[in-house]
Amino acid sequence: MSADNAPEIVLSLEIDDPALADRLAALLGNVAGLRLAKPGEQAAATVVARDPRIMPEDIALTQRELDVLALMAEGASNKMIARRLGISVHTVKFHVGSLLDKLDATGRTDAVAHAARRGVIEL
Amino acid sequence: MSADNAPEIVLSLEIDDPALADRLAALLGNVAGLRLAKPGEQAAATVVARDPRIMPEDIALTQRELDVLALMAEGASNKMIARRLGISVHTVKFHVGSLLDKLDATGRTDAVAHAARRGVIEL
DNA sequence: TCAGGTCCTGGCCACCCGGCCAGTTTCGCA
DNA sequence: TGCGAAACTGGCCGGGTGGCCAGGACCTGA
Repeated sequence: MSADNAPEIVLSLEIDDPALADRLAALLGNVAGLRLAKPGEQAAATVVARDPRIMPEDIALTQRELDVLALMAEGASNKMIARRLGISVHTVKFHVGSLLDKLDATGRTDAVAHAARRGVIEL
Repeated sequence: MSADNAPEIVLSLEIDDPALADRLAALLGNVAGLRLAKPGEQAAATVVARDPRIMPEDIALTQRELDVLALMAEGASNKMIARRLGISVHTVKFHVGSLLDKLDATGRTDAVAHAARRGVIEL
């Protein structure tokens, strides 16, 4: 432990782009109070690449579709979603259908995976 | 843009812990060649918290279960999984059942979400 | 040798899912 | 004053899903 009350923050890097990784490592390596993690070491935080191509533009989902999507991601069935949102199963299926369409998915599992991939929802 | 040939790297922070976020922001804000993203701004990389509680110990999944899980995450139906793995639909359902059990999930969508959450699979 | 785990397969069945058709209301925008 | 988008509801139906039963083959370690 260091003498002062602020211990080092350990940062790990997860950057695919070698050039960016090098520059970040060089910059961050010289910051006092901050240290880059050794391989395998547990880090307090991680720097990950923000890949711009993931979100060309966010998919236009309505509020209701987002509600349904969130519950789908929790494994809720159409019936459970209907109960929670206070709407009929038919309406849920309507929204699910729109989601499958907009997310280009073949089923609800695929829809949740796609949405998570492009950051529409957080797992 | 700056005079030299190395443009600033824009970093965004996604840290729940306010103390850690503050310290990181203070440290990173003073690094030459690096800048923190303004709200809504597109960043080249993101600093995220490394949450240790995510993997207490990995769930013991057999190789076959991992095969099935990976295909499930792609939205494949039992029939498609069966064709791809060269086994019967019954066997797929058997493995899916084991996965639901081990992952404590109520359905295949929930199973994929759980698996992704604890890092068993990558979306 | 024998128990236990993994992997595989089959049948049966209630239920769920997704796609199709149809319709209504409400709201904001042109 | 339309007109479209969003939200909501209904019926119908083929196919998918998950839970239950049963069995056999293979390998490993006790």
